[in-house]
This record gives sequence, structure tokens and C-alpha cells, in this order.
Amino acid sequence: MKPIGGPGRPAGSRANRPRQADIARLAGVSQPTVSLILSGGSAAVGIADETRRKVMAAAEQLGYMPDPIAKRLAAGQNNLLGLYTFTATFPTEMSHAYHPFLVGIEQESAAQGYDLLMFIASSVTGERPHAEVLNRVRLADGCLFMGRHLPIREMDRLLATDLPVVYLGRHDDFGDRLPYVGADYVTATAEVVRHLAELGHHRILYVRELDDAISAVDREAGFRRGMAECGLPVDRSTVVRTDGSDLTADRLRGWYEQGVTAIVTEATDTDAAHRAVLTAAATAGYRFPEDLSLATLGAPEHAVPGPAFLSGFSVPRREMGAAAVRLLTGLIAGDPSLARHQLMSCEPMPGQTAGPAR
Amino acid sequence: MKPIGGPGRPAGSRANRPRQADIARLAGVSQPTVSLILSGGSAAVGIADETRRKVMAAAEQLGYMPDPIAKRLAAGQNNLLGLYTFTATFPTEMSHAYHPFLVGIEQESAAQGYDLLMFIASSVTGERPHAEVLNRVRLADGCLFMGRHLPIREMDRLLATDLPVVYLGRHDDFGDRLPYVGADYVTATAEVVRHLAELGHHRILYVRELDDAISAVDREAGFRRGMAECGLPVDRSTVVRTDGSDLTADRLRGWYEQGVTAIVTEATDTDAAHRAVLTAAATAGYRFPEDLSLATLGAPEHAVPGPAFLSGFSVPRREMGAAAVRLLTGLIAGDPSLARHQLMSCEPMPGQTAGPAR
DNA sequence: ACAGGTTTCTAATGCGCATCAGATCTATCG
DNA sequence: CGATAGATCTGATGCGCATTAGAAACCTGT
Repeated sequence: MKPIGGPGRPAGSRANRPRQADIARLAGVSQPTVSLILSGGSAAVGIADETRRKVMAAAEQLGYMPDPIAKRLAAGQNNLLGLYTFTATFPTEMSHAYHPFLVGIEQESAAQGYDLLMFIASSVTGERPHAEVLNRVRLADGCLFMGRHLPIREMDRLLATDLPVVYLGRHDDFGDRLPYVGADYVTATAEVVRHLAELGHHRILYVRELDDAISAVDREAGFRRGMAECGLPVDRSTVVRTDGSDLTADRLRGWYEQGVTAIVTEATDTDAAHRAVLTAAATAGYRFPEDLSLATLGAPEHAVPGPAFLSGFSVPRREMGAAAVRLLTGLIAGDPSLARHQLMSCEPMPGQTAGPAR
Repeated sequence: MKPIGGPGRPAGSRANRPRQADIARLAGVSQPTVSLILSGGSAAVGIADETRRKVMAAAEQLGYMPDPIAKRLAAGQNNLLGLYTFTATFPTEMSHAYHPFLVGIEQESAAQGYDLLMFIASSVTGERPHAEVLNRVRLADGCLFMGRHLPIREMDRLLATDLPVVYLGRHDDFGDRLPYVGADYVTATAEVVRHLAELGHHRILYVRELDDAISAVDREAGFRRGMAECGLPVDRSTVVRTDGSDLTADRLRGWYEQGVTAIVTEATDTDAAHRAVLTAAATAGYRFPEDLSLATLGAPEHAVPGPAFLSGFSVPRREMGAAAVRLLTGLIAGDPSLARHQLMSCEPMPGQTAGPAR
């Protein structure tokens, strides 16, 4: 702990901020009276109008702001919503993947009267980078979690406390203990496959990333379901896993010559698979949709302004962010009627990279 | 305020977590001893090894985690940096203008051990949307401000308190009272003009936005200085103000026929002027740099990945964010040796939209 | 005029931790 | 051997607020 000033008043920013006691002195009442008036709900019983006026005036005059820390220590709420991303919230190398979520989160937080407290894994992180932050998180009234991979152990510990928590993404491993707002990738992906099939594609490849994030699993499941529903076969070579490095132009050419007419990729926070396909196609001289059709699951919204370029579906990130905030504030308020697991549907995007099979 | 459990233990998330007192009991020592051992730095003086061992063992056994709230209440500091943007921090319609700043802010905050508290102007904003938030802001140990236009009156009030504050952008109206980290637009803009002049351009137009944000003023000043230094005349028609709507293709054509060979625009959070030029040029059929040269001051970094496309200069937004955080934490720590006004230089970007004059 | 009821406020206390001024006990010295 | 100097630890206290029990003043009806 950093050294602070002598006894009496700490040296920090709270140095000479007015406290309830100051208001009390100025208004000629006691501190608890001030507390009652300032935070005791709108219809605080048993306070004379005259007293209330005096206190309010004094508070106004001093520019009083309740100390959220003390408030929380004493009672339990400070109108702060935590936001913790398991990677940097504002990543450098990644595309601005989280931005749309943040837009929704910010708007809805404001609407609900909460401020956002962004927790950041400190740089000095050893083996369990999240352990420390997941503790700090309790500063807020509740916390929103984002990130492709959820640290199971730490989350388990956090869920053992009763801090309200919402995860932005589907995650059923914790059952009802972990409320979430996710996207219905399965349905949306199946829909994309069906659309391609209707365009005459029969040899469709699914190029996905290496890691098994839940969204990736869902998408593959949706792909398989879509293929099945359209009567298209799926064998070992239909689903390709790559981190991008091994997806060469030659390999793509090979697929093309074997009769593949459409490729489905997924957009992630790195977009590795998706970019690899684009690069390989550019190198091989294939154009979309003339030579090959391309559908990108969860097309990144930041790609290009204007009408959607990529075919596929778009994740309603903004709405998801807002819904997550609503769920969280509901949980904080103790609303029992809330659906703790919410899946939002993704809008199909016709786009310009998918067309009739050649 | 939410009702909590009976006296003794609150019903909140702190339900039955072990406290230092529990450890103390188990180890047969006093609570302050536990505090000393657990948080009194590595080489806490005057603690017998035997005692330390016992306490550590007890803490381990109980799975103790310090309560961050109590910790901060006692320490008088909460390791929170406020961040307030005078518009939405995650704007919908604007380009992701603030993102690079946020990257730097996030990284440096983490490095300094602070979390970020994002304040949001509540939606119910009347005439003075910022008044309420600028009050809430005092909840953090210090606060960073962003946004093209700074609400003078509210800022003045805030500066009257001793809350450490840093503004991201140049702003000298408050003199030394308002510390800031800005960008040296004047020098960088003059440099851009010089570059164009060296490419043979003599008729250079400056297309700027309507509003008189300080950055806009600085850029125009830099433009004029650059022109002067190159011996190029500037008259009333050399500087064009627009919100984009009146910048038609015809008007651009007119300039072209009057011998204008280069246009300088500025990138802002809306990019109105810059976009208008691009649109008009596209409509008129002009290409950059073949028909016209274009330089964009503060080229948006998010435009296109890969080698810089736009000529001009880039604002070191990330570094500015980090520098602002360093300045703020320095102020919080009470470091008197800090330069309260910092201007960072912008890197020239050759880009691909400026070439030799036709 | 007095018991019983209201209204309005205050004293006391605790939240979990950190800090500080001693208290206690042991080592060291002249 | 009394005295001084560490070495270790503890009691008391405060951080700013919320909560609760109950004091004080003020009514009401009989």
C-alpha cells in the first residue's frame, strides 16, 4: 500500500472532499441525518422538509459526492458496472472486434444510470493472470465478462461469491450459475449453408480456426446441421482447421480443382482463417463471387463502410452488449424473472462475395 | 439502497469470505499482525519468521483474499483513473476515432496499476449535459478528458477542486491549471505543406471543417505558416470551410480548372471535410495523385490496413494516450517536476495520394 | 393533565483493513 | 545489575458511510 498522509485525512484525491460530516456541520444536523436524506430513497420517512432543504443546500454548496468505496463497504451498491475482457479490451493487433459490443454496453449503461469500470489485467501477471483482477472486480455492483476464452477456474471461484455476473457469449459449462448473452451461431450458420445450397453449391468447404472457442464449436455444428439439412455430405476433408499459415494459394487451387465452389469461414477476433482465405484467393487469382463463393460467419462490421461486402451473417454485437447490461442490472436488482441465458439471432447478410455456383 | 442482512455480516458478495480476523484467530495472533504480514510489503520489518509462517499457513488454509473495497477505503486511494469523453466514448456514427487513444490509455493504466472508470453522460441531459458527470468524476483518483470541445464552465468548476486532471488535446485557455497532452499540429501541418511545395505544388487549397476546435485552429495556423515559409500566397479563397454538404463535384472541378493541384484536408472525428473531398473527387472522376494531390492532416489510422494510403501525417494517438496516463498518475502522486503541457510530434506520412504536381 | 402514539432526529456501531502509538519481552552495554 | 536499545506484537483508532435502537419533542384523546 502506498504511504499516505498523516492521520486524519489521507493524502490522496479524497484529501479535502466534503464528507457527510461536513454537510452535517454546515446544516446543523447529524451525519446519519445527512445519510438518510441523501441516500435514503426518495420517500425517506420522517424527515422534516425544512431539514431536508437545509441538508440539500449544504450538500449542493459543498459540491458533495458520496465516496463510492465507503458506500460500498458500508452498504453494497455504487452504480458501477464492471467490464472485464480476458484479453486487452482495446487490442492493438486485433481488429476492433469489441467495439460494437462496447457501443451497446456504453449506451445501455448510461440509460440504466451506471458508469463503467474497466478492469485491466495488470501487466505483471504470472501463471494466473486473471486471479488478481477477478478479485478487484468486486468493486463494482456486478460485472460483465468478454473474451473468447473464459478462465474456468477463476470464473468458478468468482461464481462462488454472489457477485452478479454476465458473460458475453454462450457458455453452458457452468449451467445456470453463469448467466450469459450469446449469439445463435448454430441457426445462423445453418441458414448460411442453406443459402449457398440454394445458389447451387454442393461442394462447400468450412475453413475454421484452430482453437475450440465455443463460438467456433457452435459454428461448426451449425455448418454440419446446414449441410445435413440440405442433404450434402460432410467428410473429413470438408472441415479445414487452420491458423492461416498453412493455407497457401496452391492448397486453395487444389480445392478449386476438386470441385469446391464455396467456402465458409469464420470471423474471430484475429480473423486469421478468414484473412488467410482472402490472401490465398488473391494470390491464386480467384475472385469472389465469380470463381468462388465466400461466406464469412459473423462478418466483421468494421471491414468496409457502405453496403455489406461480405456474405454471411452479422452478429448483433451492439444489441448483445445492451442486452447483457440489461441482464446484469436486472440481476443486481434481484429480478428473479430474468432469463439467465439469452441467445440472440444473427441477421443473414447477402453480401457480394457469394453468388451462383459456377 | 438495497436492504442487507442483519448486523454482523452483510448479505452481499462478501457473504462468508474469510477476513483477516479469521486468520488471526486461527493463527493465534492479532488482526493487525495479519495485516502487516499479508500486505506490509515483502520485507515487513519486525515480524518473527515463526509468526509469519503461521499466518501464511492460516491464510492459505482459509483461502484468504483481501477485500479490495476495505483496502481502498483504508488506504484513501482507490487506484481508479476516470475517463470522460465529451461525446460518447464509443460513438456509433463516427469512425472509431478514439480507439487508438484508448489502446494507449489502457496499456499504460495497466502498467501503472490503475483501473479505468469510464464516465458516461447520462441520457437524461438537459442544457448542461456534463454538469452531473463532472461531479461524479471525483470518484476516481484523477481523470482524463477527451473530446473535441471542452465544456469551459464545468471544467472551470472541476479545476477549482484539487482532483488531478489531464486533457487529451491542446488547450491553453486555462493556462497552467489544465494539464494536457496534445499533438503538435502546427509544425506537422507546415511540414506537409512544405512537402507538397517540394513536389511542385503552388496552388494548394486547405479544406477544413466548420467548427473551431483547437486542433482545427492549429492546423490552419500550420497551413498558413507552411505556405508562408514556402513563399506561397494565401488569400481568402485558399482556405475553404465546409461541413461537407456544399462541396460538390462541380465546385471541385472549378478549383481544378483554376489551377489548384493539391488539396489539404483534416481528419476529425467525423471526417466530414475529408470525406466530402473524396466523394467529390470520385464523382468528378479525379484520381489521387494523378489528377490532384491530397494530404490529410491526422490521417485516420483505421482507414485501411497495410501501408499508409493517405498522405499527410499521423497523430501518435496511442503514445498520447499513454503519455496522458503517465502525466495523470504523476500528478496524483504529486510529482512537481512534471511538464504539465506536453505536445507530441506527428510523423509525416508520404502515403499514396500525394505526388508531383501535374 | 397524563398515558400512549407520532414524528423527527441522533448516538452508537460496524463494514474489513491499515496505521500508529505503545506494551512486552529479550538482547546488549557500561 | 540497572539501563538502554532493539525486536515483536497488540490495542485503539479511523477511512466514509449505512443502519438501528432509541431519545426527544410534539400530538391526541379522555
